Amino acid sequence: MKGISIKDIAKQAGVSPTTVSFVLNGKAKEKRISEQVSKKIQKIATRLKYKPNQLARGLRTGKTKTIGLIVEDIANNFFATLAKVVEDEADKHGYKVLYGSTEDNTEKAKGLLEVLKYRQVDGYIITPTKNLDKEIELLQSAAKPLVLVDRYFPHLNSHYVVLNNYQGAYEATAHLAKQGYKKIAIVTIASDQTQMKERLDGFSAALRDHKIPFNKSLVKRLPFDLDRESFNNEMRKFLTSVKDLDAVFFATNYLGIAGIEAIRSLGWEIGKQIGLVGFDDHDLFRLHSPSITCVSQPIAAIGKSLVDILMKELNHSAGSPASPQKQVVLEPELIIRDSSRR
Amino acid sequence: MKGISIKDIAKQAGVSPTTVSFVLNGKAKEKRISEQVSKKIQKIATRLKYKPNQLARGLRTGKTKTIGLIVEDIANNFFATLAKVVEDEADKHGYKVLYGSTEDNTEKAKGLLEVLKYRQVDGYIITPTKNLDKEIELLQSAAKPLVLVDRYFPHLNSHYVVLNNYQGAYEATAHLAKQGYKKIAIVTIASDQTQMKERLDGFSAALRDHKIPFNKSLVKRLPFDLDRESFNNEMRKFLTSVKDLDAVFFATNYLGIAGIEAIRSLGWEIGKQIGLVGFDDHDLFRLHSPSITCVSQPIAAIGKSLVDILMKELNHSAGSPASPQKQVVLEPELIIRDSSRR
DNA sequence: ACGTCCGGCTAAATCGATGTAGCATTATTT
DNA sequence: AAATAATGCTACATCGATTTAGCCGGACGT
Repeated sequence: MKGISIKDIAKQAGVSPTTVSFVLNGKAKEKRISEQVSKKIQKIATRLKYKPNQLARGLRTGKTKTIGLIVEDIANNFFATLAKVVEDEADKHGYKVLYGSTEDNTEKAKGLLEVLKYRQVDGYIITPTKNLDKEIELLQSAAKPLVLVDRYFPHLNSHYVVLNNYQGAYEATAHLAKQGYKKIAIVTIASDQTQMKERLDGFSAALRDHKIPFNKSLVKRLPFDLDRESFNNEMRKFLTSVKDLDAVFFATNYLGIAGIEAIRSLGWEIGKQIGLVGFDDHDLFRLHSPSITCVSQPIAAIGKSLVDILMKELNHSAGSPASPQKQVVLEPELIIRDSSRR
Repeated sequence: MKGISIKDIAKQAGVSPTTVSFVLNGKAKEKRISEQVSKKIQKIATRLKYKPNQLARGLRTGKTKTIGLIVEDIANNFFATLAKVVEDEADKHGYKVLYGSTEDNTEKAKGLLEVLKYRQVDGYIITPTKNLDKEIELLQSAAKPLVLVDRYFPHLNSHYVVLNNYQGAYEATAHLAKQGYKKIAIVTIASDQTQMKERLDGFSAALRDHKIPFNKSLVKRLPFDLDRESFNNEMRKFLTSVKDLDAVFFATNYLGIAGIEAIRSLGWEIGKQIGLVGFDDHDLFRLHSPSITCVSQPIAAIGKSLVDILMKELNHSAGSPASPQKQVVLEPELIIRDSSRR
């Protein structure tokens, strides 16, 4: 059960391991190996179903054909779907994926990077947490291919693929305004990261453009790591504290879900007493009664773009003149449903 | 940026790499390395933040500290949540996880096993597809630690962790019967695998025990790989074809979701005109109006059990006398909600 | 006829960690 | 005092693939 090695092939073909290596790596021409020998080796390799030992190869070349995928929470629908796309796309290029969830916790994220580093992944797709910029820079200066996703660091010149969060939040809020809602709140995560900042900015810009007064009491920021119960309590406390509140924009999918729960436990009728828009599409939003309007992300496009960029980086990071960092911003789609229609 | 190697430590400590290796692997005593030297090496290792190169170690020892996780679909809530648990548990033992989705396609599964094999994962957690038994046996005879999950092969003596699917389906169906539903159908996946068979068996046993006639027209089996549209169409066709149908049991979470959609598109009132029970819990089931009764799986327990078994296997598969295969069957919980209450 | 070139291939070093076999040196036995 | 044992450490081969440097024999040039 030891697996076929290059030596076995060499022995059978009556040549040296070197020759076999050259042939199997497509360097036959370059290394002037005769057609005869070349074909013979190919044939034997296929017959024995030779698969190079990735560890040995990795040890020698420093390449493991593995990418590290760091998400916020693999159990979250958005990231799980993204992981699927990344898996599929990476597979097309012969790469496998090691994943890890940060729980939006910087220490956990650092730990993951540490582990992925000494596991020698070739490249990274990272959903960064707060203060992870130092580590990102370290990776960059070590010339490790890397793409950020979902959020980025404005002061850092890196590849990233994100949603136009500003636009998404703007459209969501503008839509609520156009529907005649007057007092619109936002529930978001207590985070200064770009995705949340932009969603907040989009929100307040839309209010401004629709001549709706904005003030801090309309903004609720909740910590990421609450359990369901606490989310529920906090939401209820907030929702009941805003006078004449008639609509809410939830800035992430899990906030939306918790929000729906909270609102219903208050006995408020969604879509009538209170308008509602969520973030990311979800079976629940589609099938809830009433159905929930949401800002939907093009997950497939995000995943493809991520892997594309990473592969390009991987395929010529060979001391080339630092290709320009790609900053991809994809457009959201506002899916209008009943929770926000008057 | 090359990373600290054992040689660097050796040089600094003025000893040989061998000694360093002994010390860092806790074999100082056994190999009679003096306290002095031992401590010195430890100190230097910590100072330099030495992390062993897993590739080199793996090449030498054959162990990669990586496990392969093969699921049906990482984007599915059940498997994504499972993946999270597995990630966390594996991490506690210093293992990382490589994942892959089969899409319930045997060829894809074989491909994944192939890749994981030559990536030399130390052990496998596998959601098997139809006809994957040959490959599983091959792995077993190669003494690769492996645990099946969600389903198993009855004729194969292997570790597995599954739900008591029979019980789950039985309780679900019995519950519907006790609520007074008379004509209960099941929608399941066209698969002969254990999980589906047992769900079907539990279903028909419950009907029998409640003196409800059972016949094939009450069973709809759909192929796994339909898209949403087709699921919807097929469901509608089926639901309208059964005369006097008053309740349906959906045997997987995605069937339940598609089923809810189909039923609503028919304009039927869930819980009134038609009773409904789903499989696996889901935000949608909890928050749907009416809320959806379901058979819930103890995902955390499943994941823990999987990793536990695998770790035990990994930690003394050293030529020991083939420990008995563990067959863990966990109990489901029927969460009764409004979709099935009369 | 002798040097040069080139086609065709291989020896050996290398990546980093492990582990067997064994070498000095000191301590103990008889 | 010679033989044996214990102590403390190291040389070297190994895992499998890659890659540099270079060997050997024949063709070619002058």
